[in-house]
Amino acid sequence: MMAAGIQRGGATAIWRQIAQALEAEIAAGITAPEGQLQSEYTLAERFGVNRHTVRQAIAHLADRGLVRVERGRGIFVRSRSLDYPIGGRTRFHEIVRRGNRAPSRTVIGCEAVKPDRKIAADLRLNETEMAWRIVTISAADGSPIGTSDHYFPRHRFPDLPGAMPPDNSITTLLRNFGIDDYLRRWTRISARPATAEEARRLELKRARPVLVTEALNVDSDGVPVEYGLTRMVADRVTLTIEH
Amino acid sequence: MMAAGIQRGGATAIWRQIAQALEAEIAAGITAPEGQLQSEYTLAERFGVNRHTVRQAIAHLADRGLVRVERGRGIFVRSRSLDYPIGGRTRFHEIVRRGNRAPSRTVIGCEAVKPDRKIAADLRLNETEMAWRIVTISAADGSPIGTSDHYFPRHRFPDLPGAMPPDNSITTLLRNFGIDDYLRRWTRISARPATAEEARRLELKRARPVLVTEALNVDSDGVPVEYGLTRMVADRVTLTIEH
DNA sequence: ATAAATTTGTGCGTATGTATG
DNA sequence: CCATACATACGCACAAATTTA
Repeated sequence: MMAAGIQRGGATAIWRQIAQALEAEIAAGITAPEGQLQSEYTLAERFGVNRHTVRQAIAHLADRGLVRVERGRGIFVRSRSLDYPIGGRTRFHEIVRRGNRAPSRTVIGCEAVKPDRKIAADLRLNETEMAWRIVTISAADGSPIGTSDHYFPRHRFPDLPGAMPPDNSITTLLRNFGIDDYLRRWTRISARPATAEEARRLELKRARPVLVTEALNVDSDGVPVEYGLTRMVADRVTLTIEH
Repeated sequence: MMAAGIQRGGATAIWRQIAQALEAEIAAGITAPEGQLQSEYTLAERFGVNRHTVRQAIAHLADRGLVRVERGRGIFVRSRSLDYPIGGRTRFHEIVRRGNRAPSRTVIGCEAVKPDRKIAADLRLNETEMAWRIVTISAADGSPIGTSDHYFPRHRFPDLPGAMPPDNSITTLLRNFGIDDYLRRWTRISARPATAEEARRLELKRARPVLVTEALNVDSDGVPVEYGLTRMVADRVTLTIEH
C-alpha cells in the first residue's frame, strides 16, 4: 500500500486530495483529453484507499465537468471543447483559427436536388426550382467537428460545383459569385443522438449527442443565398452567443 | 392484402406514398405526439408491401425529425417542440405563453452555497462571498421542459427564499428587490445525455440528450444579478436566435 | 452467438472524528 | 459528560453495462 502523497488525518479530506491530484494530472496533460483514467479499483489501490473514497473524488470532478464517467467503460477526460460563437457573421474557418486550431472542410457530396418544402420556403424557391446540396465534413486539427448539408438556389449559382474553391470555404465560394458579404439571419438549435451514418462521418464510437443547427444566410440585400443544416459533435463544441 | 390507397407503378415511389400517408396521419393527430406508430411489420401488412419498403419511408420521416425510431421498442412521433427564442430579453414564462402553452416552475431546492470558481467569477464574487442557489423544474402544460440551477449573489439578496413569488418567476423575484429590468449578456450552449437524476426530474425514460445552457443576466447597470445553468429536454425544445 | 472478465452503480453496515447544544 | 448530527472512510456484496475472448 503506497500512500502516494495522501495525508491521513490532515485538515483536508482524503477524497479532496485525490480530486486535486487527478485534476493536476489532467491539467498537466498526463491524461490526454478523451483519454481514459485508471479504473476506480486501480486508483483505490494506487492511493491506498477504499473505492468509495475514489468515487467521491471522481463524482466531484464529474460535477465540475472535467471528466465523464461511463458505466461499464470507464472514466474519460473531457476534451476542452471548441468555443463556437454564433452571430450575424459566423464563419467556420475564422472561428476555428481564432481557437488556435487548423480548420478544414471536406466535400463528400454535391448534387442538384428538389429541396424540402420548408427549405424551399426559407430560400424563397418555388415548387419547380432546384437547389444545390453540398454535403461536407468540417474539422479542427483533423478532428471532425460537424457535418453539414448546405443548400444554395441553383438559378443564382449555375455552375456551383465548378466554382468550389480548393479549401471548400463557403465565404470564398460565394465571393466567386460576386457576393462579397453575407449575414446570418437566424439560427435554430436542437440536439439528438447521432445516427449511425453521422457517427461514422464524425468518428464517434457510439451515438453521442449532436447539436443540430439550422441557419439561413442572406446577402447584403437580404436575399437568402444559403441554408445550412449542421450536426456538430456536442462533446467537441460549445456554442456561444453574445446578446 | 389491402392496398390502402397505394398506387403501384405510378409516378411516385411506393415508399414516398407511405411516407406521405404517415405524415398526414401524424399531422392530423391520429397518432399523438410521443405516441407509438404501428410496428414495421404491421404497417407492411396494412399497406401490402414488404417491410423494407416501410423502413424506407420511416427512415425518411426519421431524417426529417418527424419520428424517432428506437431499436427493439418501436417508432414514436416526435412531439412538436417548443420554440424557445434566446436573446437579450429571455423570459421563460413569456416564451411559453407565446407558444400558447401554460408555463409553470417548481422550486425543488434553495440554499446558500459557496459557488464554483467559474460561477463566482461570472457573478463577480470574491472567495469569501456566498451565493443563493435555487434549483427549479420548468414545465409547459405540465410537461417538464428543463431543470435549472439559478445562482444569485447573496449580499444583494439578503432574504431571497422569503422573497420568492408564488409563481416562482425570476422576473418577479428580481422586481421584489428593485430590479425592474434585466438583460441576458451571453448564452453558452452544449449538449450531452441526461444524467439519471436529470432523467428523473424531467420525466425521461432513458438518457435522452439535454441542451445545457449557461447564461448570465445583468441589471440595467451591467452588474451581474443571476447566473443560470439550465438543462432542457432536447426533444421538447428548439432554441432559436435572431441575429 | 455465448461466456467470461472488466468496470461502474448502488445499497447496507460499520466505525471514527468533529461540531453543536 | 452526554446526546445528536454530520462528514468522512472502509468493507462487502451484488446489479448493470460494456468489452474482450
